[in-house]
Amino acid sequence: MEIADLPIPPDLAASYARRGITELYPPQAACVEAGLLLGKNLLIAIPTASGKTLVAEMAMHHQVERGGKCLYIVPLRALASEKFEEFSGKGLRVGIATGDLDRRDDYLGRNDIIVATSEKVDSLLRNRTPWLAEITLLVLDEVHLIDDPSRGATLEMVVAKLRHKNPAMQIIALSATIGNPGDLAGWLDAELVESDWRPVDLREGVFFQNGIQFADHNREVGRQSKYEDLDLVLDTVEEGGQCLVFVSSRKNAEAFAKRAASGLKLANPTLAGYADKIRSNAGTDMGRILAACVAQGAAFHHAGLAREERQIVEAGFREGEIKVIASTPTLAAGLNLPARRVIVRDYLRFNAGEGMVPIPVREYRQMAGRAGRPHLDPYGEAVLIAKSEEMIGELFDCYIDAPAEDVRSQCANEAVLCTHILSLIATNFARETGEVLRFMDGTFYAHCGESPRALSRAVDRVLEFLREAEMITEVGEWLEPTEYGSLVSRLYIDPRSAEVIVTAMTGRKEYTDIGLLQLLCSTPDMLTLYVRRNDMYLLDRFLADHRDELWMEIPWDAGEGFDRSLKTALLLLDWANEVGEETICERYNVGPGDVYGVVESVAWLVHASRHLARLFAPHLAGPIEEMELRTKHGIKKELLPLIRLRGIGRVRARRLFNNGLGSLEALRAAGPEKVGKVIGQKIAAQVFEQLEGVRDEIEEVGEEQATLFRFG
DNA sequence: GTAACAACGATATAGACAGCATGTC
DNA sequence: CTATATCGTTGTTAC
Repeated sequence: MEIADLPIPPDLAASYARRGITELYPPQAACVEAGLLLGKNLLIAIPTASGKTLVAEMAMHHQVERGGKCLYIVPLRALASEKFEEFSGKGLRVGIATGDLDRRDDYLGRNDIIVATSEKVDSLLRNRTPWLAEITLLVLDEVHLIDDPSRGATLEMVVAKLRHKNPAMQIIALSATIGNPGDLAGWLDAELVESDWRPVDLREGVFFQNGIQFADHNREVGRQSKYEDLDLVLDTVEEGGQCLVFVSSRKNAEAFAKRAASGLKLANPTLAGYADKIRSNAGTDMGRILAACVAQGAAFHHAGLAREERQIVEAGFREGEIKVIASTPTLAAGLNLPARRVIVRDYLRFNAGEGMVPIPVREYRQMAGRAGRPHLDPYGEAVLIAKSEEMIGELFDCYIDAPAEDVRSQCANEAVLCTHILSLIATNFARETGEVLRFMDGTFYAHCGESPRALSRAVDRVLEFLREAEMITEVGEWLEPTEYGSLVSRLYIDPRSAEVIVTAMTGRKEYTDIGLLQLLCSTPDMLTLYVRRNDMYLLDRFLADHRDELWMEIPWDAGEGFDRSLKTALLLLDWANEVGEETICERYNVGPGDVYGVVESVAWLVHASRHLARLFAPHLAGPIEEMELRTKHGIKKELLPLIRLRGIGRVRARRLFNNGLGSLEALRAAGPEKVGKVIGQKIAAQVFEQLEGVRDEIEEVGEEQATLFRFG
């Protein structure tokens, strides 16, 4: 099928032509035949890299040409910015809405295409964003994630809410290969387009001893080291390709990268450049190891990396300079980063409570699908490693030839249902129990006919919890949100978290930093760190001296959960006391990426608890607000006045303070020149410009107060 | 007596969304 | 309870 013959805007066709795309891939053509450009709903279950994005893009341009508006939902922030870049500059107004970066919400509605994470859309719905009612095309990327135990229900509820609002809206769902695409398609009233066609040939095989067995042929792999996995990498690199190696833990990723580095022993100025950049930014051990590996053409990739380190590794691999990345599943689901050979080395992964469990087939597919770069590699290879002869057949059966798992709704899970039911009531999607249940009829859960009684029992229990917590009230048969309930819904925190926080705040405890932090770290919304045996000493020592500073009673059977919350809280306390990043990473055995992760996570919860404090414990609002700024910036109390200035972060604020310039008055008294000596003339000038403004503000406030006083 | 190394046992284990209002060195 | 790689300790050998 020729692109020129399609009813899409000429500008778009021209931009494809410039990129050398003149004809559709077979699965793309199948989408058009199934009614893509006729407004039909589609579920497109085709492999990664076979052109799903292009399909969605054509439909979006087609809709906008007819005056429509499109919402493109993705599961990850990184994916949101990737898609945003991709859709921008093709004639349409594109907006992006994620937690980090968003255009003003009302302004967002002026775009033709809005890219957002599912949680952000949920939050926009809760805040009654008007333009959501104007959506005529909804694109769901990676829709199979509806199966995710913790986040899947959000996507499901968002889809149900949007369909409820805009019944005529077209839906295009993009999915990996799944076991029951028919069920999903049925739910969405969509035509199913299924295919396993790929632009690059994919060969899947199992390595054993000295060769890879594929379905129809074998391939020798020269043995040159005592490590099988390393030989597999060297084999591809010698041939001019790159490798992605998926392993089960961060340690494994780092260890493999080290091994690969000493096996490759590459060296060139570009690699040295990457290495220098990493080394100059990172003070941590991990960063130094990464730099050393990158210098020799290998790298590792996991969530402990700082953002910049990730970017360098990804860019270096895309440029073809870095030959191998050893990665945890970070790279499997996220970015588009293909390589000629993908090695799935660890197909068992540690799972809390279960020990080592085999990864799902779908995840294997996702990793294997990264093999083969379109237009660059002659073919792609996905390789599993067998430890014994018997394993060869087993791996073929369990992964290569195995059908993908079914996706199942996660809606009946009480823990996640809690937050969604509250939001239904808070936003008037449902005003009585019957309406809640009727709304749930529109979910994937109900469509699959999974036990309706289990769902209604779960709903009852959730409603009871919400009533008891006084987040909703029941007047006759009517359900209404209380001020508390609607606040919790808008703050976008789990009602169970809110209960934990409010209960502790109203317990008349004296404010302590660690009390607040540990409390927040024990809520289900908080991302907490693993506790190793080594950490226990640190925790015990803290408890010995500061036990009474905690707000929470230490449960007599304090288990892993408590330890994790305390460890995370201690890290955050260090952070807010300006302990250096390197010290923190060493002390808690984490990477810089983890530090930013927990800081971001807690900053959000501190913000939420400040709002809760205003409602339930006003005397705590002040100290919590201070803590909000301190966690956000990583500063001690004494820098609070300075941090409010634009252009002043934790480093400059500390410099000023140490030079005796700890307050706005001190800055004013010192004058621009003296301040300039500490933080540079240019920034100093900026600061003084603001100081004028601040003075005006203070005077204004003063007048207002004076006025009030007069009337009082 | 000491260095190098094998054998063994203890140890530890992936990822990541949201609020809000603007800007680090 | 499940698996695997790493790392520290102890035990062994070679000079």
